[in-house]
Amino acid sequence: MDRREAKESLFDHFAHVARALGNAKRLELVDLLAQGERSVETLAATSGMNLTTVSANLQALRRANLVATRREGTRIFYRLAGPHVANLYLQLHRVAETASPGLRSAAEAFLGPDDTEEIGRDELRRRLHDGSVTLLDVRPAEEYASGHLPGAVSIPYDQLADRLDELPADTEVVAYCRGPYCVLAHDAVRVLRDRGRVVRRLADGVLEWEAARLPVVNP
Amino acid sequence: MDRREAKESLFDHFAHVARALGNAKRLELVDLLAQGERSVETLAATSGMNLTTVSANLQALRRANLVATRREGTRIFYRLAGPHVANLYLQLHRVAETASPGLRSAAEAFLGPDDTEEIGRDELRRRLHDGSVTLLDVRPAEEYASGHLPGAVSIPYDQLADRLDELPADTEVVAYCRGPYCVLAHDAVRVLRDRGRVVRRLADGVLEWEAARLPVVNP
DNA sequence: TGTCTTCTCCAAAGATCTATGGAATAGTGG
DNA sequence: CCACTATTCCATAGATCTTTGGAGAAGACA
Repeated sequence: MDRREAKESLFDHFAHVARALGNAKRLELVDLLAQGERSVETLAATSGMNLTTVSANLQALRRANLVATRREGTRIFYRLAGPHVANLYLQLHRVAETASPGLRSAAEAFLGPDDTEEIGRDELRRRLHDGSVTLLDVRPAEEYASGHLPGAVSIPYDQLADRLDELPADTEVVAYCRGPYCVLAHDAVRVLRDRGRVVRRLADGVLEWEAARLPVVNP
Repeated sequence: MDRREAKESLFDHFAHVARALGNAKRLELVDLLAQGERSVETLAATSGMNLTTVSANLQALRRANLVATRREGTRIFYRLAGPHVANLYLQLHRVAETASPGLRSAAEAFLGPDDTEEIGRDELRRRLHDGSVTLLDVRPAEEYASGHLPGAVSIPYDQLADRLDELPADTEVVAYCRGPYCVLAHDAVRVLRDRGRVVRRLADGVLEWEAARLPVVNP
């Protein structure tokens, strides 16, 4: 093997990793798995994809060693292979944010109008510290269980309307979910605002919070 | 457009960026561009690819906004669109290093036997500080010019054998090049060692050094 | 304007990827 | 061992990507 071929083969290893992330459905799976391990069926249900398609794409991720599996009886749980994979995924977001002009409008089409006020990490931490804010995690309960921000209470989005009374009426609420491209917090803010609450949306999800080296409960 | 479609279209934006990096030849181009801007012809010459192939792949990178161009007369210079692209590339390396079992052997096939002793950032900085080491940049002169480590002298690899006398014979030499997957420093260490010099190879290239927030000259 | 240089566009053949229905497999519990 | 569940494997048609030769375009310069 000459050097030219050897170089190509070396770069091919890097390319394979990138290519494994070069597909919208697989990225959607990575996005979900970044919140904790999931079975194939659960992934199909939450993502809305065909089961066989989910399985095929998980195989592709596994061939690239980006996910690992654990068997429990007849069910197989997938998870990200490590924190570096989540970091790569976040860095991909950052690049796309500056490189992809249509991203903003695609995000708006998915998340709804950009009418929910954001709050940043630092302000949130100050406000949490002096107790003037209630932090609300609107992801499904399992995701909360597998890691959440310190001080957050869990009310999954689909129960939010029924459990409003668990949120103190006189303090501001800050909602968060999987990250800046997750609908849940956007929707939650709209629901709460319509009920007259003072509410903002945290710009981060757990992943971004962790990447900023801030503490996470039960990771 | 329903939410499912909107979500797919959102994730497609991320996927397009990943896909642009999902090809060995394009990664090779990114690798070169990470060292400074280059014309299409130069890229073809240094990478050994067909000119048309280089152009086509540069177009692909440009469609994804990962590179930017500048025209100078009849020549067009390409460069990375920003530091976040280099960071993504580095993070891709990190993931591949743990996810790709064959990477190590592919690297060895390209770089030669793993017989050159490495030195880390921290030790190098100490040794530079007390002046007990000569730092040698063996990349082409233009790359040195567009950014190099503080205190480094430039002797491009292809001139090394003829310019040995520029290196003090009695101090240890530390050679570096584009990064851990670049041949130049590996080859340079072998050349110098064969001439009886005490020489090690810096594990980093300029990119990694910069990513660690260490100062770079003329960036 | 004509010619030279440098690069991009076009076309096409070959390779690879993608989604999905249906069959096969592995574990579980009667 | 049989039925059942969760997942993977297989086959395939359609889509997308890749490389490269040859033609075209844009600037430089006489």
